[in-house]
Amino acid sequence: MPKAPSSEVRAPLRGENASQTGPRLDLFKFVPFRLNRLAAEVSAALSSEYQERYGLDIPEWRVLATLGFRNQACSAQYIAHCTRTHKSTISRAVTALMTRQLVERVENKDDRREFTLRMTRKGRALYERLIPRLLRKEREIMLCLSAKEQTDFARLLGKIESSLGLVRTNERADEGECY
Amino acid sequence: MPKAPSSEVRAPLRGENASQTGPRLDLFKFVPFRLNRLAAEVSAALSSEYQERYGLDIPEWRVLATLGFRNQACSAQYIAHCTRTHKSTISRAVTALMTRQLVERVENKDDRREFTLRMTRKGRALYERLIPRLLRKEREIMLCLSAKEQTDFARLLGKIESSLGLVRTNERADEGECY
DNA sequence: CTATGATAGTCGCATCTGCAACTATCTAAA
DNA sequence: TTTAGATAGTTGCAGATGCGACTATCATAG
Repeated sequence: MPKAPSSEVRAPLRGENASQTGPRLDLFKFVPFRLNRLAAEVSAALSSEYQERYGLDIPEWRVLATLGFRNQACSAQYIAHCTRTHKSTISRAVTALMTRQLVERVENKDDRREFTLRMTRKGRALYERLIPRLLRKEREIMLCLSAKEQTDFARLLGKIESSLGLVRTNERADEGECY
Repeated sequence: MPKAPSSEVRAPLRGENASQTGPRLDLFKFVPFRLNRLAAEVSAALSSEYQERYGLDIPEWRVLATLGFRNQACSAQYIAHCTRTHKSTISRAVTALMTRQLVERVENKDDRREFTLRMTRKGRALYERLIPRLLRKEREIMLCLSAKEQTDFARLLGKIESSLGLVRTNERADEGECY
């Protein structure tokens, strides 16, 4: 039976409030809290790149990242699914990106409900400049781990993601399915 | 469900878009994105406990968790520091908790700017009921990892937290410093 | 063909939360 | 003592975002 890495009892119990009987929860050892805090901190560290420098917020960056990596046009709905972002958030991000002429869209003749999104040349240029900076930032953050620890960490993250149903189930990443 | 791209409709990708030369960034392998997504998913999984069942939001839960674990009265500022939550957010959470009579505060005679916060008996009762549920949820989520993997994961998280300055630097947890 | 239901995308609304200004209070230095 | 600066906490405001309603379109069953 795997032991949960939490709720160690080492808190001060001095004072009059000794009525505590049940299990304790140390926020600093509670994985959900730690993940929230860490994600927020890492995002803040990256925002200097995509936000301050290029005026992108997180949803906008996710749209560009999806279009850029797949190197292929796709719909807003697809981006929403892949990035687990609400479709209204993606819709607003796309609107903003179109206003800045970083992304363009064309009607899909086969299904006139949806639009096919593509980066413009200008968007592609911004993307190409941004990516190295973000990858460098990520490397800097992960530098506190050894190479083996980094792969271990990625593997453990993957296992948790899988068990929560967060990842695509197959490896046909060049096809449409993302999960 | 993204459809197979109909190549006749939109511009060819390999031909024109082959201008891609720089490094690619796979969002699904990008740690900052993965942390964000995972944290959001884990929070959503827990919210059924503290939100739906007890009507607490995350900041309120953090206030209770801090008061409950330390089992000792402390100021709002202290909670804000410890949980890395903005003081205005904590202020509103405390107001809500006082309205529900889950928390009370008394003036600090030594420093009349700050208030000393304490859980009420009612707040303590809610806390004691909530904690086991949250710990169980955490265990469920981490159950996809073996015991060793769980401790490894916690250790790696800790290393990243340390390098980002997210953890308290000493172990005088019974004193005021939390990081 | 028509009707029913599903899906893509947009938008209004409500909520949340960070920022910054503000009050009150404490500290320290002139 | 007086004054300037720092700190605890509150609140107005604005930006971000999830939810749900809405339109338009597609798919399928009858």
